[in-house]
Amino acid sequence: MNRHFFEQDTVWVAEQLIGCYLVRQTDEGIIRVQITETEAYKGAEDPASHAYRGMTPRSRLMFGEVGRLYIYFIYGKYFCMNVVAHEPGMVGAVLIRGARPVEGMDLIRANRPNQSDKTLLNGPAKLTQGLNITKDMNGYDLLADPNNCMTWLQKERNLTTVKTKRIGISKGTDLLWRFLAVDP
DNA sequence: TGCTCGATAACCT
DNA sequence: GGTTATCGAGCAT
Repeated sequence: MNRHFFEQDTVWVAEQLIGCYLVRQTDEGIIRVQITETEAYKGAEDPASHAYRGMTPRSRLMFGEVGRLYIYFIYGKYFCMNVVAHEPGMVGAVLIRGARPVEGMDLIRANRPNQSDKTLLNGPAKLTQGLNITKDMNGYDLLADPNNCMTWLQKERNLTTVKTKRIGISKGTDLLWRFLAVDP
Protein backbone atom coordinates (compact mmCIF):
# COMPACT_ATOMS: atom_id res chain seq x y z
CA MET A 1 0.00 0.00 0.00
CA ASN A 2 1.68 3.21 -1.10
CA ARG A 3 0.72 6.75 -1.97
CA HIS A 4 0.46 5.98 -5.66
CA PHE A 5 -2.29 3.43 -5.01
CA PHE A 6 -4.59 6.22 -3.78
CA GLU A 7 -3.59 8.58 -6.58
CA GLN A 8 -5.85 6.86 -9.08
CA ASP A 9 -9.47 7.03 -10.07
CA THR A 10 -11.68 7.12 -6.96
CA VAL A 11 -14.03 4.43 -8.22
CA TRP A 12 -11.12 2.15 -9.06
CA VAL A 13 -9.62 2.61 -5.60
CA ALA A 14 -13.00 1.88 -4.00
CA GLU A 15 -13.15 -1.43 -5.81
CA GLN A 16 -9.54 -2.32 -5.07
CA LEU A 17 -9.94 -1.65 -1.35
CA ILE A 18 -12.36 -4.57 -0.99
CA GLY A 19 -10.40 -7.33 0.73
CA CYS A 20 -7.69 -5.04 2.08
CA TYR A 21 -7.07 -4.85 5.80
CA LEU A 22 -7.14 -2.05 8.32
CA VAL A 23 -4.93 -2.46 11.35
CA ARG A 24 -5.95 -0.33 14.29
CA GLN A 25 -3.58 0.09 17.21
CA THR A 26 -5.09 1.20 20.50
CA ASP A 27 -3.89 1.24 24.09
CA GLU A 28 -5.92 -1.90 24.66
CA GLY A 29 -4.44 -3.82 21.74
CA ILE A 30 -4.66 -4.49 18.03
CA ILE A 31 -7.79 -4.67 15.92
CA ARG A 32 -7.53 -6.07 12.43
CA VAL A 33 -10.44 -6.03 9.98
CA GLN A 34 -10.96 -6.87 6.32
CA ILE A 35 -12.84 -4.31 4.25
CA THR A 36 -16.00 -5.74 2.67
CA GLU A 37 -17.93 -2.68 1.52
CA THR A 38 -16.98 0.71 0.04
CA GLU A 39 -18.45 3.60 -1.91
CA ALA A 40 -16.78 6.19 -4.13
CA TYR A 41 -17.58 9.89 -3.90
CA LYS A 42 -16.11 12.38 -6.35
CA GLY A 43 -16.23 16.13 -6.87
CA ALA A 44 -18.20 18.54 -9.04
CA GLU A 45 -19.54 15.73 -11.23
CA ASP A 46 -21.05 13.83 -8.27
CA PRO A 47 -24.19 15.44 -6.78
CA ALA A 48 -24.10 13.10 -3.77
CA SER A 49 -20.61 14.17 -2.77
CA HIS A 50 -19.74 16.60 0.01
CA ALA A 51 -17.36 18.16 -2.51
CA TYR A 52 -20.10 18.70 -5.12
CA ARG A 53 -20.45 22.43 -4.49
CA GLY A 54 -16.76 23.09 -4.24
CA MET A 55 -14.42 23.27 -1.32
CA THR A 56 -15.89 23.93 2.13
CA PRO A 57 -14.23 23.72 5.54
CA ARG A 58 -15.66 20.24 5.96
CA SER A 59 -14.88 18.84 2.52
CA ARG A 60 -11.50 20.44 2.00
CA LEU A 61 -9.65 17.18 2.70
CA MET A 62 -11.28 15.59 -0.35
CA PHE A 63 -9.36 18.08 -2.47
CA GLY A 64 -6.06 17.41 -0.80
CA GLU A 65 -3.38 14.79 -0.39
CA VAL A 66 -4.46 11.25 -1.16
CA GLY A 67 -4.22 8.55 1.51
CA ARG A 68 -5.47 10.76 4.31
CA LEU A 69 -8.64 10.10 6.30
CA TYR A 70 -11.72 12.25 5.84
CA ILE A 71 -14.00 11.73 8.81
CA TYR A 72 -17.28 13.54 9.18
CA PHE A 73 -20.01 13.71 11.77
CA ILE A 74 -23.54 12.79 10.73
CA TYR A 75 -27.08 12.62 12.12
CA GLY A 76 -26.01 14.13 15.38
CA LYS A 77 -24.41 10.97 16.69
CA TYR A 78 -22.24 9.14 14.20
CA PHE A 79 -18.95 9.32 12.38
CA CYS A 80 -18.16 8.03 8.90
CA MET A 81 -14.68 7.31 7.62
CA ASN A 82 -13.38 8.01 4.13
CA VAL A 83 -9.97 7.73 2.51
CA VAL A 84 -8.99 10.52 0.16
CA ALA A 85 -8.32 9.02 -3.28
CA HIS A 86 -8.29 10.67 -6.67
CA GLU A 87 -6.18 11.23 -9.74
CA PRO A 88 -3.81 14.22 -9.70
CA GLY A 89 -5.80 17.43 -9.87
CA MET A 90 -9.08 15.64 -9.20
CA VAL A 91 -11.31 15.41 -6.11
CA GLY A 92 -12.68 12.37 -4.29
CA ALA A 93 -12.76 9.96 -1.38
CA VAL A 94 -13.79 6.38 -0.66
CA LEU A 95 -16.33 5.77 2.11
CA ILE A 96 -15.51 2.63 4.06
CA ARG A 97 -18.93 1.17 4.73
CA GLY A 98 -18.26 -2.23 6.20
CA ALA A 99 -15.68 -4.77 7.31
CA ARG A 100 -15.19 -8.21 8.75
CA PRO A 101 -13.37 -8.71 12.06
CA VAL A 102 -10.10 -10.61 11.74
CA GLU A 103 -8.30 -9.94 15.01
CA GLY A 104 -9.21 -8.22 18.27
CA MET A 105 -12.80 -9.42 18.44
CA ASP A 106 -12.93 -8.73 22.17
CA LEU A 107 -11.88 -5.11 21.63
CA ILE A 108 -14.46 -4.61 18.91
CA ARG A 109 -17.13 -6.10 21.14
CA ALA A 110 -16.09 -3.78 23.94
CA ASN A 111 -16.62 -0.83 21.59
CA ARG A 112 -19.94 -2.20 20.38
CA PRO A 113 -21.59 -4.09 23.25
CA ASN A 114 -24.60 -6.34 22.78
CA GLN A 115 -24.13 -6.78 19.04
CA SER A 116 -24.36 -9.94 17.01
CA ASP A 117 -21.48 -10.92 14.75
CA LYS A 118 -23.51 -9.81 11.75
CA THR A 119 -24.17 -6.29 12.93
CA LEU A 120 -20.77 -5.65 14.46
CA LEU A 121 -19.20 -3.71 11.56
CA ASN A 122 -21.73 -3.81 8.72
CA GLY A 123 -22.31 -0.06 8.37
CA PRO A 124 -20.13 3.04 8.13
CA ALA A 125 -20.96 4.32 11.60
CA LYS A 126 -20.78 0.83 13.10
CA LEU A 127 -17.30 0.48 11.67
CA THR A 128 -15.99 3.69 13.19
CA GLN A 129 -17.59 2.77 16.50
CA GLY A 130 -16.10 -0.70 16.47
CA LEU A 131 -12.61 0.61 15.69
CA ASN A 132 -13.03 3.60 18.01
CA ILE A 133 -12.44 6.14 15.26
CA THR A 134 -13.71 9.66 15.87
CA LYS A 135 -13.34 13.19 14.55
CA ASP A 136 -9.92 13.59 16.10
CA MET A 137 -8.49 11.30 13.43
CA ASN A 138 -9.78 13.55 10.65
CA GLY A 139 -6.92 14.24 8.25
CA TYR A 140 -4.82 11.39 9.65
CA ASP A 141 -2.33 9.99 7.17
CA LEU A 142 -2.48 6.20 7.19
CA LEU A 143 0.59 6.01 4.98
CA ALA A 144 2.78 7.94 7.41
CA ASP A 145 1.08 6.81 10.65
CA PRO A 146 3.34 8.82 12.99
CA ASN A 147 1.48 7.76 16.14
CA ASN A 148 1.02 4.18 15.08
CA CYS A 149 -2.77 4.55 15.35
CA MET A 150 -3.87 2.79 12.22
CA THR A 151 -2.44 1.56 8.94
CA TRP A 152 -3.22 -0.43 5.83
CA LEU A 153 -2.37 -3.99 5.01
CA GLN A 154 -2.48 -5.23 1.45
CA LYS A 155 -4.94 -7.98 0.59
CA GLU A 156 -3.43 -11.36 -0.21
CA ARG A 157 -5.95 -12.10 -2.93
CA ASN A 158 -8.87 -10.46 -4.72
CA LEU A 159 -12.30 -11.22 -3.29
CA THR A 160 -15.33 -11.78 -5.47
CA THR A 161 -16.95 -8.37 -5.64
CA VAL A 162 -20.26 -6.99 -6.82
CA LYS A 163 -21.00 -3.47 -7.97
CA THR A 164 -24.27 -1.72 -7.03
CA LYS A 165 -25.88 1.66 -6.66
CA ARG A 166 -24.83 3.70 -3.67
CA ILE A 167 -27.27 3.71 -0.78
CA GLY A 168 -28.50 6.20 1.80
CA ILE A 169 -28.31 9.12 -0.62
CA SER A 170 -30.92 11.04 -2.62
CA LYS A 171 -28.85 12.27 -5.56
CA GLY A 172 -26.49 10.53 -7.94
CA THR A 173 -28.29 7.24 -7.33
CA ASP A 174 -27.77 6.03 -10.88
CA LEU A 175 -24.02 5.56 -10.46
CA LEU A 176 -22.73 2.08 -9.68
CA TRP A 177 -20.07 3.26 -7.27
CA ARG A 178 -20.71 0.88 -4.37
CA PHE A 179 -18.67 -2.28 -4.03
CA LEU A 180 -19.12 -5.20 -1.71
CA ALA A 181 -17.50 -8.55 -1.16
CA VAL A 182 -19.68 -11.53 -1.89
CA ASP A 183 -20.08 -13.61 1.25
CA PRO A 184 -18.14 -16.87 0.94
C1' DT B 1 -29.28 34.55 12.52
C1' DG B 2 -32.37 30.93 11.35
C1' DC B 3 -33.75 26.71 9.10
C1' DT B 4 -33.46 22.38 6.75
C1' DC B 5 -31.90 17.95 6.19
C1' DG B 6 -28.51 14.38 5.95
C1' DA B 7 -23.14 9.12 2.58
C1' DT B 8 -27.41 6.50 9.91
C1' DA B 9 -28.39 3.11 13.43
C1' DA B 10 -31.07 1.68 17.27
C1' DC B 11 -35.10 0.68 19.05
C1' DC B 12 -39.55 -0.11 18.89
C1' DT B 13 -44.09 -2.87 17.18
C1' DG C 1 -41.29 -2.34 8.60
C1' DG C 2 -41.60 2.28 10.76
C1' DT C 3 -39.99 5.85 13.83
C1' DT C 4 -36.80 8.60 16.27
C1' DA C 5 -32.61 10.57 18.41
C1' DT C 6 -29.60 14.44 17.62
C1' DC C 7 -26.48 18.43 15.78
C1' DG C 8 -23.60 20.73 12.55
C1' DA C 9 -22.77 22.15 7.72
C1' DG C 10 -24.49 24.68 4.24
C1' DC C 11 -27.43 27.83 2.39
C1' DA C 12 -31.10 31.26 2.66
C1' DT C 13 -32.51 35.27 4.78
